[in-house]
Amino acid sequence: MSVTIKDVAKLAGVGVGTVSRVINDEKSVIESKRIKVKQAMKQLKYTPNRMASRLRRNETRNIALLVPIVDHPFFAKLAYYVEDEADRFGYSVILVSSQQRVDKEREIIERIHRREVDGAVFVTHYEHEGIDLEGCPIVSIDRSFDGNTPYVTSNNYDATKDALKYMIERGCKKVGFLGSKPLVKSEVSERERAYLDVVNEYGLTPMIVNEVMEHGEEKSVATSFMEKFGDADGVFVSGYSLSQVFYETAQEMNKKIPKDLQIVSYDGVFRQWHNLSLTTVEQPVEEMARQVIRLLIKKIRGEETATRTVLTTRFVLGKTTK
Amino acid sequence: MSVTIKDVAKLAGVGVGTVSRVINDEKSVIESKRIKVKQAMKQLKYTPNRMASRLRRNETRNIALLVPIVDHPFFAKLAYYVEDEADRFGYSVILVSSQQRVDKEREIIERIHRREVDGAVFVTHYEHEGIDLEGCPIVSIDRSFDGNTPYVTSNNYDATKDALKYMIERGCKKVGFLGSKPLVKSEVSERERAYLDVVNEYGLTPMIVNEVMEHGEEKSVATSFMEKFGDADGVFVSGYSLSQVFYETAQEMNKKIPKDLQIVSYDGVFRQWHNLSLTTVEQPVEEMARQVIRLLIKKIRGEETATRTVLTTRFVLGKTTK
DNA sequence: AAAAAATTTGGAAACGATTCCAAAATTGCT
DNA sequence: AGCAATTTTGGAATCGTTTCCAAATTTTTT
Repeated sequence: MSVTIKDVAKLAGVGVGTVSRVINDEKSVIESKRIKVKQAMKQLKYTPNRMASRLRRNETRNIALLVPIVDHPFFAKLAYYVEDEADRFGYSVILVSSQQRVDKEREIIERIHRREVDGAVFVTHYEHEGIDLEGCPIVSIDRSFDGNTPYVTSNNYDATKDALKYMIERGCKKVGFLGSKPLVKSEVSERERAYLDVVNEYGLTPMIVNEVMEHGEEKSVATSFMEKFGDADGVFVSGYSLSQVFYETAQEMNKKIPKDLQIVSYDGVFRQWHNLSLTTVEQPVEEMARQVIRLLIKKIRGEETATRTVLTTRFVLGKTTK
Repeated sequence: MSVTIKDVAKLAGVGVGTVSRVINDEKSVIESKRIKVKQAMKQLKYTPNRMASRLRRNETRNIALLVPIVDHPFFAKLAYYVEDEADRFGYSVILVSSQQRVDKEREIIERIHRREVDGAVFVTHYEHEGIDLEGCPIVSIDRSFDGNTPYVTSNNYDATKDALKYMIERGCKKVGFLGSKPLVKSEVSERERAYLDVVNEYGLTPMIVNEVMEHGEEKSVATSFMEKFGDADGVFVSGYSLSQVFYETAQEMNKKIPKDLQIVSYDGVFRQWHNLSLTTVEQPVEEMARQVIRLLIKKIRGEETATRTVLTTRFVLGKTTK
């Protein structure tokens, strides 16, 4: 049917081994034959069949990227850089949006076992009881699955603390914390811990709304915060959607921002995409993506890696603080 | 090394053919043997090697999605639904951001030839001279590459016309058109054509800025429009980034929107990504994604398809029109 | 010039599935 | 029961590479 390495070998008058060596740029082929082979390849319009080579080599050069949903500024940016970095190492990215489907993680593991992909980046926040990650090259963001999986995170604790102190310096007396509790053990929880420590340090009253939140519940969560703590003069909001919605909610309630109410968000702004100028702790998304891919490739190659890699955020002033 | 179909066959006391038939859920296996095989598979923790099956079957069940950049509301949404729909048909999506690299299209074609993917969705806007698409299952959005490639588009012409008429009904006397000219023949050009027809029909003076624009030049383009046509009382803006930037620019020039200046954008709003309430012609991104995948799968299967599929937009009122 | 060492080469075996064909087993029919 | 028709089965051949090994060739050394 299609042109194979054998046809090329025959036309070039060499053995299949030699053709294979030419394809893979091995040096041990004498120039004259190399030329003949290349000519034959061109003449026959030969293209090597990747599936065959992958089967033989037992590597796919594909990795899976599992995100909750790619249609979201943070994950889209992450996906973008993940693809870019993977490409530099010769890997392709298979994109999977887990959506609500908890079993997607398991499915990806399955794909690794089936040799569909060489490894995976997990950015989901679901439960994963009894998944056997043994021998599966997997890396993650913001959390380790089993204390063994390498992951990349940002300096959640310190950045939150600094942000809160900044607000207090700017005159906030009643600072609240609004977030959505991660379903799993994750470094995101460090933000609340930092808040509690600051509250303690400064002798403030804690005002926290931080429950498990479904996608789409932002409005009611934001509203519930305002109902409980309408007298707050500063709020630290964790997360992109939530900070946007909270900002709108506060405005609707006729709060003057930042006069009556200052807002700082964690990862709440992508200036490229909207014209809301929030003061924010910005995650180094690009660097996180690149690091996570480098870790994964090391894992795939069987090399040792650090378990926890912390990257530093950037504090960006917007118009929601004084 | 790893567990193969032979090991399963041996343990179950059957032939490899039978095991294969069990794996692929063929009916012609007697129940007693089916059970034995399944048991053996479980006992050996057997997982079929996808690469082997793909080589033999000569299909990868992978498709490539080529977008200019995934970190963009339109493409991210598209990618999301493309993945979702492909998944329903048992295909995985390999994500490729072409960025500025014009040769990415050629690279994807190459991947099809190498049997890395079964087909591809092209959403790029680059030139592609001399690419041989013969026998390559490819589909696209907003344009046909060679008059033969199936593509999905929205009703650019009619929607633009309707939008402009709406603006005129709402009192606009001086309506302008702001866009970025596509580098290639694309249905996006229908928007300008519609504008010209409306201008003609109502006897207005055309006010157009519609040149080829690099990514990042939005601000200068928007400014140049305002410099030339500062007296416009209505502008139709084509494209996501441009409409946002134009809105900001107009505001900075102290235009009262929509009092002094009404704005309607084509594909200008993604409420999930930002909080700007533009009146907009909204593309049916989800439906476009699903249709494009169905077309592609038909192509892969060798079935006949329509060349041009037109989907209808939705006119969404925001706060930038009276 | 012969022997030893190093390089290059051809081609069989392997990767692990699917598929085809002929043989075996089962079923149906008279 | 005997025969034909049908269903089920085992296993060799196949997909198109890469890799290994021994053989052939070239280069170096003596």
